[in-house]
Amino acid sequence: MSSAAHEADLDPAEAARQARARRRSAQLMTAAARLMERDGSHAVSMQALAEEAGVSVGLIYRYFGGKDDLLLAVIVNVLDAFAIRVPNAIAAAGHDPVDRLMAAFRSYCEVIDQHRNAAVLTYRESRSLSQDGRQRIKELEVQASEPLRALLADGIEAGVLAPVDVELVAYNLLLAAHGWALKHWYFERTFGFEDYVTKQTTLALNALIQPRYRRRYRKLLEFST
Amino acid sequence: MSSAAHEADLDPAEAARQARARRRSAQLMTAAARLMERDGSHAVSMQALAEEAGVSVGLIYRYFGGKDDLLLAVIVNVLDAFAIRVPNAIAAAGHDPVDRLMAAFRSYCEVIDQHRNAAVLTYRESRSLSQDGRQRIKELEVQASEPLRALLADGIEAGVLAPVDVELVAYNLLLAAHGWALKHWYFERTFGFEDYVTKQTTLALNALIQPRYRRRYRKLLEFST
Amino acid sequence: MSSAAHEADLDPAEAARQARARRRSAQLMTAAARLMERDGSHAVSMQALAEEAGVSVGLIYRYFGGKDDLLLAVIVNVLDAFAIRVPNAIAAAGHDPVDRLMAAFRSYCEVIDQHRNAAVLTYRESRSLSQDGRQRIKELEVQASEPLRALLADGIEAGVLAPVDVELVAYNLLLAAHGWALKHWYFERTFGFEDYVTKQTTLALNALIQPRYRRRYRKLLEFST
Amino acid sequence: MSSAAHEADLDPAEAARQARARRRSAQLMTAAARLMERDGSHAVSMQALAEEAGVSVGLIYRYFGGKDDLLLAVIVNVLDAFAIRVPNAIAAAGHDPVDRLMAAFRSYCEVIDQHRNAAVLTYRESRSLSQDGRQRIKELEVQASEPLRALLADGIEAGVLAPVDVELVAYNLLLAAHGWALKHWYFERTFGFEDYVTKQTTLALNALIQPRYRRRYRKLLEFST
DNA sequence: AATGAATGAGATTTCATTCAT
DNA sequence: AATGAATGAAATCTCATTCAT
Repeated sequence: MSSAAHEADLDPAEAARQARARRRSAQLMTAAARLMERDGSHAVSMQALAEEAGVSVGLIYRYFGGKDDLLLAVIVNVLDAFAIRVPNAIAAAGHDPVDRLMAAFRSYCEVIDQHRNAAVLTYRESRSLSQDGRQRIKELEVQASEPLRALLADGIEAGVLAPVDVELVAYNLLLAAHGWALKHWYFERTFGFEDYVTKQTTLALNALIQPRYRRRYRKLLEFST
Repeated sequence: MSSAAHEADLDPAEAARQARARRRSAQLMTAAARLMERDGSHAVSMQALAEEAGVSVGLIYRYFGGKDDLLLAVIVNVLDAFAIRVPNAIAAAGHDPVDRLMAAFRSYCEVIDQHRNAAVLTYRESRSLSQDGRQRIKELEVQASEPLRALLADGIEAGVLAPVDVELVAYNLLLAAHGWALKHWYFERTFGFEDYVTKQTTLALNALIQPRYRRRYRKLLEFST
Repeated sequence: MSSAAHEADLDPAEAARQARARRRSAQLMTAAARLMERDGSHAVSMQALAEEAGVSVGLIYRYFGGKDDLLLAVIVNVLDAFAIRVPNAIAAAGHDPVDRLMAAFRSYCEVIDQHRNAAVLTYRESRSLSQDGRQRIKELEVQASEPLRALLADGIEAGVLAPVDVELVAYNLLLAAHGWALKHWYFERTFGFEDYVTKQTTLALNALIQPRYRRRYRKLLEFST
Repeated sequence: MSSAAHEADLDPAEAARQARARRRSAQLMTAAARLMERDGSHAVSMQALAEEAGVSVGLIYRYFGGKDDLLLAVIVNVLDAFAIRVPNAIAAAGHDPVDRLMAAFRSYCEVIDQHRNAAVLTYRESRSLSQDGRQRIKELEVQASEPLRALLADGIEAGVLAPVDVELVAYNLLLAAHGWALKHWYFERTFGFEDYVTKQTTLALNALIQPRYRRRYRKLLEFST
């Protein structure tokens, strides 16, 4: 009956419950992303969602406030992945500004590839969200793209990159990363993920790297055939 | 009932009727594009649409088969504009491959700017369409992007452009053009349409033009500040 | 095309529409009152309501904002009837304070008898209403009972009635009037509406009339057997 | 399995268990009465009920068959209180018919005051009960009001009370008693429980007592100011 | 005895579509 | 050509009840 005993009792049980809750939550979000990407969030009924996830309709409402909330959670989940994965990738890339930029872009593409279903929802279903939800998404998007802007600014200041509009180029890179998800059905036939990232990187670097640095990064600027 | 009789009918009042019908149709499509862009096609009721257009619900069904049909018409309308305007712009641009490519890209952007509401629907609402509608859109999209691919191939063959993946670059340019509509609310504050087109063009040309041609197009390759 | 012509056009069509709308509204309220009284408002589905009224579910929502709104309308309808009928009855009753009081009470009972289904809803379903709706009901109830309080005060001032608590007695009289609806199923067997009103009136007057006026109103004070 | 064996089990721990069960039961009924009175029985979920009572949903089903059963139990509980308390109060009141009637009425009011939340449920939620439940309630109500009818008949036979309709007057008195709960929120401001009972009693006696007995009960017939 | 996650039937509400006027 | 009242299928969401722990 000591407080220590209580804590010992409480932790494992409570921990198990929370673990199960997280698993359920992920299970529901995955099912939602898959169906909503395929048919559009409005065309997916809660009934269909429940069936896909293998649970009852009512259970979804224990984990999410409703359909909109579930959609929001799916989208936020992707944006969270950016916030975690991209900085790590940059840190692991060393000190060369071009290497860091490449690592960042690749990381964006990887996250999108891993959340392909959910990634397109960001573009397509934003209008279905509540005002608050939309605001939250916007903030997370800005935050997620911050590393790109910082790296571009660094490269320009170092004289390696041309003095481009940082906002615009960051946006272009994000569009390119999302492009993998948006037209995945199309590119998949032509070339795989690696090809896509490499080719987009080559294009971007050709546009960005200052002429006097072209020799140093010669390898990265060659268009493969 | 002969075709002659029909033509005979056509002249006096039939022409006026058709003109009125065209006006109604455009009026409805404009209203639909505006509302659907703002709230998403699913959130817009036929009631609201009728109100926005200043007509009764019933009347919409005299001009369009239904809601899906109206959405499809709005989207097709944009794609038709590409098919008409882009080739004209290219033809007017002279013979230089870079000029022609720039003219084509600018033309894409202009069409999107003029149909800003409808343009985003292409991306966002494609999942709401019927199988047939989706197929038709896809074909029109391929057709609409054909000029870009042709011009890129020409430029590469002429040795002016680097041997890039034509499919990918064409896709990137289209994404950049659509980007104006997608993030219009954001870029509008930073810079206007002309800035957007110029900057995107400069970036693209820096990525595409072969080093040995950089001097000739020096002006086009400078990043404005 | 004159404004007069317009008015001529507008009035008959618009008047007809409004008349039809009023009829529909009444039809729906009657059906709602009947079913809600029988089973309780929560036990009545919109489906059942529509069937009872002989219309489709959707139509109810053209006339009422929803189930709560319909319930509120039914209740307000009764209270409006009090506001109209009771003052008329009093005015028609002459100058004698006792006659006026009797007429008022009878009028309350009549309204309740005519809206028997709806009348009980006032008591039973008030908790189902929105905060606003409840407030509105309360105000209308106070307003509806105002004549009773005024007549009691007059009678006391004139010395005809004993110096009772006006609030309490007014409340008792209203309870007695509602009592006809509440236990209608029971009293109907024992005695009819006329008996009920007469007996309640006799009881009330025996409690209220000052001893020195008992002779004048002797007839009214006798308990029938 | 004999009744003796049962009784043998009952003594040591069984008694404690039953006591605990009764406490739980009362705890649940009190919570139910409070919530159901406030929001209407339909607006109260079993979840909310469990929370209010500080137990889990599942536990409620160990003590009551379900929601309806719980509601029925709450109502029956009040009616049982009448059956116990009213006869006791009458017995303690002595032999004077007027004293006995007054004691009975006061007792009704006291029970209602003590079960104020539950008392209104009798009126408001009867329609939510099953056919059987409703029947049971009706019988208990008739039984609960029996003492009133008996006392009135006695008083009339003794010549103290006017020859009123016993059924009707008994009903009026019950209505007056319930009135305390129904409009408690209103009267509470004006006057307290004692005032309410006294004033209602005075009114009733003025209506009931035969003129030739008015002197004897003079005190009870004076309207306080 | 007690818990609370899970179920699924059923309720309210919306809205594309029709059709009499 | 134009209206808008009416329909009813389908969607979202709630909540009484069960049952494994």
